[in-house]
Amino acid sequence: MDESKKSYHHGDLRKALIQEALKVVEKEGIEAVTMRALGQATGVSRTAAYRHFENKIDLLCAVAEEGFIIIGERYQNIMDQAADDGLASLETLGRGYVAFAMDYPNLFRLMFGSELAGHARTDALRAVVDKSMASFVHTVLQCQEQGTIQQGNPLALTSILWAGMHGLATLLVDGQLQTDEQAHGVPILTTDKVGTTQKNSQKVLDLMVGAILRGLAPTSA
Amino acid sequence: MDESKKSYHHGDLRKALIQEALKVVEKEGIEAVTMRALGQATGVSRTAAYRHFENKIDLLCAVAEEGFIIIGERYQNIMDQAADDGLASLETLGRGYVAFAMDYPNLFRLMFGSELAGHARTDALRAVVDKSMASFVHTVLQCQEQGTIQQGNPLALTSILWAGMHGLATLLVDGQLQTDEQAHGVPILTTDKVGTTQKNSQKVLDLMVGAILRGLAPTSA
DNA sequence: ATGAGAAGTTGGCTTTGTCTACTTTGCTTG
DNA sequence: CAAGCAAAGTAGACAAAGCCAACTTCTCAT
Repeated sequence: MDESKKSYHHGDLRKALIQEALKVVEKEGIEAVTMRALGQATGVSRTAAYRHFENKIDLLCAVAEEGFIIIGERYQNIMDQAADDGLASLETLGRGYVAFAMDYPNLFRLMFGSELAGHARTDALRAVVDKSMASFVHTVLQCQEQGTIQQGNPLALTSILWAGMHGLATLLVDGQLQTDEQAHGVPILTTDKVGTTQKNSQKVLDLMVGAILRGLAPTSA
Repeated sequence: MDESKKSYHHGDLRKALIQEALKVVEKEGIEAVTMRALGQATGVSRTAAYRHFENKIDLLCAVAEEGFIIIGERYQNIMDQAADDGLASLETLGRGYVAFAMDYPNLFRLMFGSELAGHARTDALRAVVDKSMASFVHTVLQCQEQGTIQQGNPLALTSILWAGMHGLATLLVDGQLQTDEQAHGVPILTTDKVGTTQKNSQKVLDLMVGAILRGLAPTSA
């Protein structure tokens, strides 16, 4: 089982292809992923990938899957700590969602963008998606028990929370939330650049988390 | 200026191409748009489009622009009515955003998806985006004056509102909010299919609008 | 009327996904 | 241990699609 065996058969081409694709997605964008280049980068021929994936979509599904696994691990870590305060966990989960998007913008795009939407997803992909969502649902339930979130269908409430975070993440990743200096003289939000920028997006994130959690709080009256 | 002049020169190819592309986007998806087919459908040759658009991205930008014009018109209609109650307007705007996404799912994807993200947007596109956003900002300001929304940077608050609606719209359009019968026995939300489905997504929309507006309400204490 | 430039055409190049038929290799089974 | 079979990999080819270049046809302003 030598690592450097350059024989006819690659050790684990499937995994190698996914890793390479993952790298390309983040560094050069989803569009830059080509079956041929993937083959070349992993030292095999252009069509070798077809022995492991039905087609390109199938391969991209596997890459997206990897993304959900990463998210899932992050969520697991969050759940492992501070298991007593549900609301705090929920806030951390929400922030973690946006943080993931900022850490892996292109991967995030792949996971939720229109490249895969419409196409039939792999069962494996569906599974990891459900698994990562489970943390949210579980924590919402916990909050309901602790009376920090209103009663009602926990899945619906989770959807609200998810949608809010997802919207913010999406707009941030796509650079659609920008400085509106030209419009009102008030810099508000921007993904690109640095410094104050970072602070601004952080501020909007704070606002968002606060608003959503306040919006889902028990109706006091 | 006869309509049926099949001469060498097309009347207004640029507009015809955009309209055709718009049709294809909605009926067959963004991927189905090809320069060649567009030419054929409008009765010109494969490369005629390049006399009016630098490249495919440029053309798609023009299509997206059309989408923002439609949204802008809808917003204008909303603003024209019920101009006195800011909060009601805001709610209607939010619902209108999601409604638009459901009415033109593929166009919505084009407008906000990753096809155009990253690529330089046309100035014209940027302009209509800003214009459509202005309705939101204006209404948020109105609400702040009427004391129905908390004080603070109106652009930031608008971002929150927008992000919430955008997240919901995105997830709905991509069919990512589904019945989770398998997970918890409680059907929650689904885009596909009919009937109860529609009701469910309506219910989540209600929840979302309520939660966001409550979350942005003035801090009573 | 005329010539410049806009609008449109054909041919061709390149990239990329993917099919088909072939080869190589490792593992299993008699 | 030989035989062979299936898995893994390869080369060739084809079609779709973006887009460049060189050419043609019109329209319109001077």
